[in-house]
Amino acid sequence: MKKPSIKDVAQHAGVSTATVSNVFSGRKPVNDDLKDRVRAAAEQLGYQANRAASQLRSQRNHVVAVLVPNLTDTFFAKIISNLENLAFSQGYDVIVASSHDRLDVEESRIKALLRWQPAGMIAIPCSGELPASIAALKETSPVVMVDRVSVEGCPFDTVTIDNYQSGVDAGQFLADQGHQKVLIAASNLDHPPIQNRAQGCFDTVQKLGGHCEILALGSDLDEGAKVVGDWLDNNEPPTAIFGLTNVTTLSVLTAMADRGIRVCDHISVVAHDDYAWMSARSASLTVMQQPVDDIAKTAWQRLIDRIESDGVNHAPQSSVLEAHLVKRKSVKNLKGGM
Amino acid sequence: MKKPSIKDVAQHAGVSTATVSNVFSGRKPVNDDLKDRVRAAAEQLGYQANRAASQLRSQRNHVVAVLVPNLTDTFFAKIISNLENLAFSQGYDVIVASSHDRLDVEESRIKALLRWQPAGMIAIPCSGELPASIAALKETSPVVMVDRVSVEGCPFDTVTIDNYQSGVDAGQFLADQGHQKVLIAASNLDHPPIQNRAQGCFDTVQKLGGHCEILALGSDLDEGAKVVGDWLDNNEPPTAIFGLTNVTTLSVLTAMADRGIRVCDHISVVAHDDYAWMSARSASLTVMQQPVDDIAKTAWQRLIDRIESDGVNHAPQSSVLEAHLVKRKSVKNLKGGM
DNA sequence: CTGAAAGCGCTAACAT
DNA sequence: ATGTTAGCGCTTTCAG
Repeated sequence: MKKPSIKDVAQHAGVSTATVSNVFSGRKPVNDDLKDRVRAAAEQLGYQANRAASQLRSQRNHVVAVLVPNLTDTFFAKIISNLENLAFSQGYDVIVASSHDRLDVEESRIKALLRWQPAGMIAIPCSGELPASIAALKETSPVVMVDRVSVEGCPFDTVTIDNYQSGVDAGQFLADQGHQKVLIAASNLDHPPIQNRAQGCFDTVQKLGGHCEILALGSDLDEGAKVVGDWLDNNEPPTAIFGLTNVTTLSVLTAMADRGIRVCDHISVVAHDDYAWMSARSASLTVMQQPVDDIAKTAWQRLIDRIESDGVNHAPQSSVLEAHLVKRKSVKNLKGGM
Repeated sequence: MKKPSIKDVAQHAGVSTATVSNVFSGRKPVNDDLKDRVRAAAEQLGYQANRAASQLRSQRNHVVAVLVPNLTDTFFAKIISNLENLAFSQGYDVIVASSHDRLDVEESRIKALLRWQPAGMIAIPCSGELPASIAALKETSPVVMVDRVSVEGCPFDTVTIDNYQSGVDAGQFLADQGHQKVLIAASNLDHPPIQNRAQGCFDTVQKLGGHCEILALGSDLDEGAKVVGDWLDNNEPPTAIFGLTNVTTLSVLTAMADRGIRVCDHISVVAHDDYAWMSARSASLTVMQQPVDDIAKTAWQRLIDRIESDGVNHAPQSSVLEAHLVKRKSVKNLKGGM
């Protein structure tokens, strides 16, 4: 059974196709009785407007492409989830692709996204480098780059958090609690946010007279756990560990659990980003919490502004939001009390 | 700057548009020299075929719609991630929508998905009920229903796990370890998988002479934690708790942590579904692990079979996969040894 | 193997 | 306010 077209609906309702179109698009006024007839006919036939045809004709496409490194990381999932809501409430559709953290996949996913002729794109690249297919959009199509971006020199709008400051805050807090030996568990120092978080914490702890070491764990949980574990087996234990991502934190906790090292009691832990599981522990984790909802909202707003200001092409803006410290129970106070 | 069309490429290469089309679609052979000319022209102009136009004309759409209750639940995210890979490797695109676990949103998201004229749909509904807009697809479009489905009477292919059996296995294991008083932390008993898991465990524990109680926590983590907490405050503690979902397990662990109740030591815990965080604890969680990759693979295969066997409409098939027990360290052996 | 021309379902411009 | 008609960019006949 073929799908009903606008013609079928028009015929059924005894009106022209243009009228049907106007009823659904709302671009021109239609009398109420006709509207009702059209709606009834559409309902009865199970009519769904064909996007392809409407897009082709109108040269407008209320679709925004979203690229993320990974769907299974709740941080990105939350951003997408927010974007989806925002988009939907404003009559846009969102199409999503994930690069699975691989540069080659990234390129091909971007190309696939672009074939939909989206009105714009929100991209979290998998490395700090601007993917070539996105760079090519400069004069063509609005783009907002989010999270894993080097803000300086990016030809597009950017939305990031102040990752250096976030590292500073974590380092400051640890130092305040008397921690002088801090291990930073980084994933991949090629990612600008990671690099900056690490640097911020490192600089701060050093400046305050402590000692800081940065360990790169990669992006695999088990391998990361092994790296941390080996390090722990071969070094003086730190008093605190700063986990820079969800996965690195999991690696750290795994390595600690394997060795019977207790969080807070033996080694304090600060995590970056706040996941539900971090609170559901006897020593709930102190974290640097990113304003996920704001990141999504800001990115969306930037993009929509560009799309709707159609043509007027002012200089790229960078929005920098702040992470903030949420104190829980995974950091021991080494000074005086406790 | 307008995007180049197939005409521009044709002109540039000195061939007809049909030839350009054939070069890219590969549906008809083209001489090598022409092919090269066309490719070069396309490259130079930055030509990207317009899907809308091609879909409209060919009436073929290599797009599959995917509906999930929630993007931020890693279980669903993993399924999507798998589907995306499978789709991509077979020349399909996937478009995703989330119902945010709300029936009204679900309906409107389904309608939005259908406007893409997808070749088929994979849906995880938010309740056990078949959404009306999906039911209407019966004669029109292939559909595979996954996870939260009552298999009996579903007019479409289904892919589920044997949730009752999963409950039985968990109950059996707990009973084997000497647990006679088990609390089942369910989310929402309207979801068929939850109902079945709970029932399987309940029946088994009872049959083996133990006592079992089912507590519905809803889908909110904090509210769930409150419900469990209240229950714990007002009842004889169970020897074990079976958490039926990621969120219920988090609620349980939160309530326990708040009360200084230690996993395994004081109360044993079995979780359903396996998330990375479940292992990164001093008492890593024993879980009923779902074969996520297989679920996705099976659903995809069913759908593609339907899409490509175009028309031949055999009876709905239901694929039932098995969850399996992964023993870790959250269950205490109450019998003899330990 | 290649080109010319028709037409997919819709909307924009124009006519009524 | 509604109808008529052309054409968006592509693929598909159908000729050559």
